[in-house]
Amino acid sequence: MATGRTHRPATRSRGIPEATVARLPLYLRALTALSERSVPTVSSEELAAAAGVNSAKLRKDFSYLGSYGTRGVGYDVEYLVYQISRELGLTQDWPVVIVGIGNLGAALANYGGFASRGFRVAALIDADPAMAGKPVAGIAVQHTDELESIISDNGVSIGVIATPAGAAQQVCERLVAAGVTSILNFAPTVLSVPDGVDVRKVDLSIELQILAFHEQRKAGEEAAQDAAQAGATAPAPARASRVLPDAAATPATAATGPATGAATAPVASADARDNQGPDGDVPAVMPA
Amino acid sequence: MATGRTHRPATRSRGIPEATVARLPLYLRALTALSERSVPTVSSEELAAAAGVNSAKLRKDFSYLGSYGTRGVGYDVEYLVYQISRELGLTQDWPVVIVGIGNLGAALANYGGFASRGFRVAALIDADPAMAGKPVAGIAVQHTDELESIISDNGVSIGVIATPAGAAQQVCERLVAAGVTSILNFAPTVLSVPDGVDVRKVDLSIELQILAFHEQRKAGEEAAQDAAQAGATAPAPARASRVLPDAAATPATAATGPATGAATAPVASADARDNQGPDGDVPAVMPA
DNA sequence: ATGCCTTTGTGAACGCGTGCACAAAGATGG
DNA sequence: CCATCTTTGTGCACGCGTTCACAAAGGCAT
Repeated sequence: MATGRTHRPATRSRGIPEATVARLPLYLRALTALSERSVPTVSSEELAAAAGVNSAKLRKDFSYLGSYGTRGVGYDVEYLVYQISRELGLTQDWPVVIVGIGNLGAALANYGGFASRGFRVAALIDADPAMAGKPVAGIAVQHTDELESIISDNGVSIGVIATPAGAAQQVCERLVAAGVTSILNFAPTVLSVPDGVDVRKVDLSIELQILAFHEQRKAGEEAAQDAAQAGATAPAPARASRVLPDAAATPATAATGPATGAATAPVASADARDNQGPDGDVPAVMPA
Repeated sequence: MATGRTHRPATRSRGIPEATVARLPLYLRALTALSERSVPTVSSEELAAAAGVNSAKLRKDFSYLGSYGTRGVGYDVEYLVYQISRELGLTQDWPVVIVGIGNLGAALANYGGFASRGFRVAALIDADPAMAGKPVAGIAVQHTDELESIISDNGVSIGVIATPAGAAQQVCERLVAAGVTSILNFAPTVLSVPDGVDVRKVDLSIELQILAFHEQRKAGEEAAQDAAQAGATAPAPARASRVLPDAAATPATAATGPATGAATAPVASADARDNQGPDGDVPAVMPA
């Protein structure tokens, strides 16, 4: 899952809880698959299994939309597909611009999921003049200078930012000023936007770090368990390879006085991070 | 944000709430930026602003890690960077494999954020024999046949799935069988995994659909407001361009009897979706 | 040394989301 | 037409996460 949720915190939009909204696309996907297999009806139990959620939760979610089921039978697949699509606004055609056509931007432009559900890539925009005119995914890349006119000419309200972190906030401001009110941000930065603008964030690095946390915890428990069992089975070495020297769990220098700022921190690969702008930028060059 | 959270629901891992864990990478990024600017200390207020969260929340988050602040002063940047890194398991080196080297997989392989924080791309794996040996991001792509040996030889515990939806579950099972216990899934499918395996999902399509929902709601409110103001200002046409005929809000055919399965559903671009497997698959070809 | 001022750490209240469990509703078979 | 069986829709309780508000803690100036 992406890490989004830079949302209006409380405001329950039109009575439908945010958590439910986030699951509707999941249901829609499962329903679409059923529809393609010409399945006429589906029970909450079956659909919940397909979507990977609890059936009670699914029924409650649907109850926010209305009473669309038939007791003793289940839900009509086609009808539900329509209702959810309408609720999500997918019966409209949403023009989308992608800003930053590096590796990721190009991949997004080619992503089938965009076009498949009412989303249409209206334009690809990049700051590099050398990119201008180049076709990516069948669409000619346009220069950032034309951003404002592209937005207003096409009535774009959804923008995707796939630029390096450093450029994201500026691009964001231009998008918002031009009329964009929803932004999907792939750059590893916190965007600040005025009220009324929705931002969702997808951050690969954060997802990996969360996984690493759980992985470490699992390794720790495993080790504790192994220790408790006094090596009945093979020692099962912790899976992570290079473990740091674990220099004094508490760097005394930094603990008390404000560190002079130099690299006293024993963080892994702190050096490798330095020569690349703040954090993991999206490289702008395509691979071989 | 990605849509993940296919997690152990309750189990508060080592006392640290899941929500807090998800924010730690955010704090870490902000702290790293401060560290590079040689800022010695930072208050919860400042850091919270940089991370885009409430300062009380930040303090409570940190309180789960321990008492690392100094009252009246704030937090020592270097020290906190180290503590969070350690808590997240980033003082270790995590070898990662990426399966599915299409557009997205290649973009991920080139993604700077991977290497920057203890994550090392150990191998790129693709099912297409024609890809085998080709260098992507400086690493030669290997064939799926070698998946198991790659995992065990490198002690890989984290896998990234960037395959088309159809192949994802199978790849997932092979990864898990080979010893992977954490998976970052970019394929638009619900993966089923045994207990003890963590899955996080990143789904671009879902993020867009959530944005579309809010966008539609905003447009609706705006329209209602305009109607209330009786067109004092310019009519401000709803931003979405092509609006469907809105055929009878209730497709009567499907409402009562189980539809015959054929396309009665007035869903936008239902046709465009058909010739591409269930939902938005990740195209396997690179762009021009 | 003493008092003031800043900032942390946390107790407590609140609200949202989840899951249980069951009554109501409707289909289905006799 | 009635009985039975399936499945929905939801009232209720519980737990997690968020936020407020404040007391304790420490630096700093005098």
